[in-house]
Amino acid sequence: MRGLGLCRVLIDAGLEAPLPNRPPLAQAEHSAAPRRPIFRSNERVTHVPVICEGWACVAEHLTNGRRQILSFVLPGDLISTNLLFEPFIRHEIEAITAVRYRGFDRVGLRETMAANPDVLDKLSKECIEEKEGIAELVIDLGQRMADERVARLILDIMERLARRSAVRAQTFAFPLRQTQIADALGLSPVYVNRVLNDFRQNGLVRIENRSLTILDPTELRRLAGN
Amino acid sequence: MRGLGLCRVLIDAGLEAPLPNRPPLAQAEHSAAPRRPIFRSNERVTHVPVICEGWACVAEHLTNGRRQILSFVLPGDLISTNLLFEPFIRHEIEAITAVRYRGFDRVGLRETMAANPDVLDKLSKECIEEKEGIAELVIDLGQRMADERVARLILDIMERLARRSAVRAQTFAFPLRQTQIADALGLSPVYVNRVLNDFRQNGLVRIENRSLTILDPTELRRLAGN
DNA sequence: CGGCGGATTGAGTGCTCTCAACAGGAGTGG
DNA sequence: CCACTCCTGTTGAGAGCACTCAATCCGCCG
Repeated sequence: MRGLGLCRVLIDAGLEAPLPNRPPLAQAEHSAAPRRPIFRSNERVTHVPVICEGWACVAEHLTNGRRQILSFVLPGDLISTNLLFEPFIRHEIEAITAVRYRGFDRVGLRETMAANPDVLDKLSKECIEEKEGIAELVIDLGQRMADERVARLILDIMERLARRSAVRAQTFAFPLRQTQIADALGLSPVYVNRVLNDFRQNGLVRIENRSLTILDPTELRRLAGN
Repeated sequence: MRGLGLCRVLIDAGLEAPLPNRPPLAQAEHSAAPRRPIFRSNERVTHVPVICEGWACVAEHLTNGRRQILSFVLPGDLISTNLLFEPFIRHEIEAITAVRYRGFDRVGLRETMAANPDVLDKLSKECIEEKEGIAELVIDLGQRMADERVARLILDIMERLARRSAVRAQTFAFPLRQTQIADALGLSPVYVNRVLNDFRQNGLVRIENRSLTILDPTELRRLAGN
């Protein structure tokens, strides 16, 4: 996952290898079990975690027992770009699959950003992209039907995985539970099931063994509104 | 509006007055008529606009004719903190009331940020708060009923205006059309009307003459889930 | 006075929800 | 190796929140 995101930025800046005069930027690798929280709301952290392997999500739990998943975090992603600029986690981070991650020292990163406008630029861009992702979700939840939301989620995941060269023959890893899809899209698990069922019966996708194949990309994209 | 947001940051940094060796940071004042777009999607801008007076909103128009309002911009707010880091507008900016605004030179701001870590800090925090606002909206749209959403919008606006000392005796300016509330909350205008009607009949709020009075803050906050 | 944007109200519909029951697979302990 | 549990997915039935369509009303403005 070194070709993506933070790692790529640091490599480009020639700052990845620890220099003699500074502590190493990257922490040792940590890991978390599936379905377990990695960080809790309001937890303080000194390092900026980057996913090496596995999927996670950012989620908020409400007092009424409901929860909203704000985003899915894929290998190579910063867990939250906020952490580049502030030392605490706003929303709970939860592992979806088994996750391996590595923390980068925030103070070191800040110095790097200050000394290297290019790095600041790329990282603030990353932060903005994260914001755009959430804004897209607002549009989905506010203005689109259930089947459109599901189609868009599938295509979004595919595109992100494709950038990682993790899509082959329209097939890619898809470890999400229907409940997680529901919590991300503001739907009930039961209805997500029905939508996916329709997709399968109409030959749009095949889901097997935690991986998803897109059988009819044209129709799926049409549903998603391009 | 100088006590808030970008202006406050610049004043604190002692950078507000134009220095002899640099062009003035702030542009002359511009204005826009109510209901008119101020900036269009993808428009390039060299300056970072800040609202001096009036309300605006950030909105996205869909191909199916629907639209989603992503946030309301109040006096003293940056129109979009993205513009501190990139030179184009992602979503349409639309005036709600008559708006006066002023642009700050982005290049100058960037130099200020580079030279002054404090300023970078405050502005990136502003960017994060904007992101959090959108995330809150995701939670509203994904997990809350119509009446809760409306209650939360009202309280959110009140709180933001209170920070500007623009609330007196639980009363504040409220120029939003019901259609705009609907587009912000993912509801239909008709249903927003019904919710507001319930609020009025239950003695929660009074709306008159483009201003809103909260009559029963306790109940409204209970509805909003604190 | 006519026109327009916005608010209001009624009627009927439907997308999505909740409740509930059941099936299958994976892991666990006896 | 089996019984048990837990989690997830599946399916049916019924209910309800919010929508669309439509008509009317009101204030404002040219």
